[in-house]
Amino acid sequence: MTEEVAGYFKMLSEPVRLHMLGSICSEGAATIGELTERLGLCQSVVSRHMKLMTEHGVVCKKTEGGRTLYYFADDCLCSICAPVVEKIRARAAEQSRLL
Amino acid sequence: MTEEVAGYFKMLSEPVRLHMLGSICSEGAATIGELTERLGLCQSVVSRHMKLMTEHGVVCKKTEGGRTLYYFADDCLCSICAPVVEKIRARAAEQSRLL
DNA sequence: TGTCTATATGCGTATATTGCGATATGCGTA
DNA sequence: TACGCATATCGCAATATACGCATATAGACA
Repeated sequence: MTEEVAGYFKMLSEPVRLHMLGSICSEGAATIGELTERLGLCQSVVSRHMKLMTEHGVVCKKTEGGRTLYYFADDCLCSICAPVVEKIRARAAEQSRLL
Repeated sequence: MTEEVAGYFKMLSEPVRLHMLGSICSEGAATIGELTERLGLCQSVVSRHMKLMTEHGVVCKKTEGGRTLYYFADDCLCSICAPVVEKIRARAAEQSRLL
């Protein structure tokens, strides 16, 4: 089980992937092409990242009418990220308080 | 902020580190030497991993009487890991149901 | 069926990380 | 101060992963 948990966290450990998740979470589902534009990355890179995240179930893809849309698909992800953000903020505040 | 969040997840993305966390969480605080024995790793490796986790604030170290003890120091970590474990279990169950 | 567009994959390179052994550093104690 | 133990750091080889380019594949439509 430890391997799987570590794998899930590893999937979340890349800033680019977090940007992709944030994008489809806030701006809505998108195709590979749209994400490529939004993030200014190579298409192959986007495709590979989305594949990895699909395998982990944080996004899902649905093809309809020639467009393959990637959806945000992990509601619990917010409850995972929120405390992390909170913790980082708290530590940053603590750091600046000490200086 | 994305960088920091990704860094936090990267810190959690190594099975060995999760084992270390699990060890001091369930068996209590430990020294580098004790963790080295518990995990069957090289002392230098354990030291480096614990340093990284200390920097991220998930553990803290306290030296007293010649022993440097590492404590579990991130209560919110449980609320982060729990949904991940839950999700992986659910997906595994779903997988086996489909077969 | 053939073509066009969108997505996926193979490959090579650059970079980061892990684990180990050796060594340096820090801290009690004789 | 000198010694011994515990921890931290350095250097190296092996491995993993990201990126971009080129190419293969899949699906819609004429």
